[in-house]
Amino acid sequence: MALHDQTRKTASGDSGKAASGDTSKAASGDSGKAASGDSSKAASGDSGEIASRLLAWYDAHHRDLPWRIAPRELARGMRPDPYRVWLSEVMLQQTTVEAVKSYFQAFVQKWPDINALASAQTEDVMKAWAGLGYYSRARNLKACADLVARQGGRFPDTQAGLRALPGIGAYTAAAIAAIAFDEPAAVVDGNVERVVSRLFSIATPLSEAKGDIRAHVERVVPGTRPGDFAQAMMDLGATICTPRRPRCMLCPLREDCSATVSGDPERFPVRLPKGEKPLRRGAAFVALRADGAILLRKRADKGLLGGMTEVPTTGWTARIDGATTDAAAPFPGDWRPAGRIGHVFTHFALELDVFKTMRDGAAPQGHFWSLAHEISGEALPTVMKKVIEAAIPGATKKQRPH
DNA sequence: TAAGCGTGGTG
DNA sequence: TCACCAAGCTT
Repeated sequence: MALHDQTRKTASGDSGKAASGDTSKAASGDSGKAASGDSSKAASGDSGEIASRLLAWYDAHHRDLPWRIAPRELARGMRPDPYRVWLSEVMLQQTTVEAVKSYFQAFVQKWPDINALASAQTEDVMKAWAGLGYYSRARNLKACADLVARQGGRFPDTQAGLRALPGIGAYTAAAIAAIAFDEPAAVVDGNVERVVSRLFSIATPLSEAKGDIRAHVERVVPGTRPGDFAQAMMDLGATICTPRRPRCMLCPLREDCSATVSGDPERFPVRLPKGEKPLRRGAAFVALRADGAILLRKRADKGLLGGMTEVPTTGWTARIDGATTDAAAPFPGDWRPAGRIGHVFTHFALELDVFKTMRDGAAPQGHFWSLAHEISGEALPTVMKKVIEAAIPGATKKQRPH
């Protein structure tokens, strides 16, 4: 029953005929009351006008994305597949569209629907997620799939129902409800926060302004095409109302925008300065077997890089000295320096001195040998690929099995 | 409430 | 180069 976009139509040539009809209807219908009630001095037009202008712009300029149904397909009655909407939204949390595309394609090819994903091994999901970051998302994704599949294989079709699922917060619940189920939900992500804070020149720091921003969005969201409206806001934020150097001349809302009139839209949103990022240090140990296998182990399920695979390392606050290094090595041996790698996480920077040695025989307790042709498929986070590459260049690229 | 949680692109 | 920050969630 759930259809999805297999046609990949481009935006060019999209007349937007059916869509523009919906647009005007939405403008006059849904938000008339709020708009006439309090006329914000910042907005020149009423809230219906904002939705109308934005949807018309979206009809002409929307991005064509693998998980998206184009406006003209929606007008023909095609509906998004909630599974694909959910999967894409979780992947897109704090993650760029470009980074998500290939992962999304790989996931839907491996696991085309919720039941397929529920039947998968968590370990395989972690492997497929490796490199995308924020790995608790992958764990929650699998937990969510299990739950939904157990409850009949259909996602809840309301914001409240969706919000109760693991890995689905306020934003994602609203986005799925609007896009997949046509609920006029207020979808507020980083793009929307930026667009709205500029529209109304909100000068309070973003952390305090979130309620205000949400209220503005609730006033503007149209009763029809709420999914397109949400995606239009995000497309506008991603392509026009960008964090730096916004393209205000191309913006369909420039006449509504207080920050544009003031001449310095980049001033918004106002963010509090961030604290310093501490530097942590440690050592990592790459044990190489004669046949090219590498010694690995699995990290704890929770916390940093939870559930992912790593090479043995010291703790990441340890001083680099002989004692701590030797004590943390997976076995005593002739560990030779093999370079140093740097990596920046969200809240600290890391420098790891890499050591390397040759080793044969059984893997120590809690460790395992990964064959040369299997390494690229392991659930290795990027920082660990850097470590292995430093010791054995090319080892994490696809190796020919022989 | 604020901190913890990845990675890659960008100006 | 490097600081900023992206379709946030959890605890």
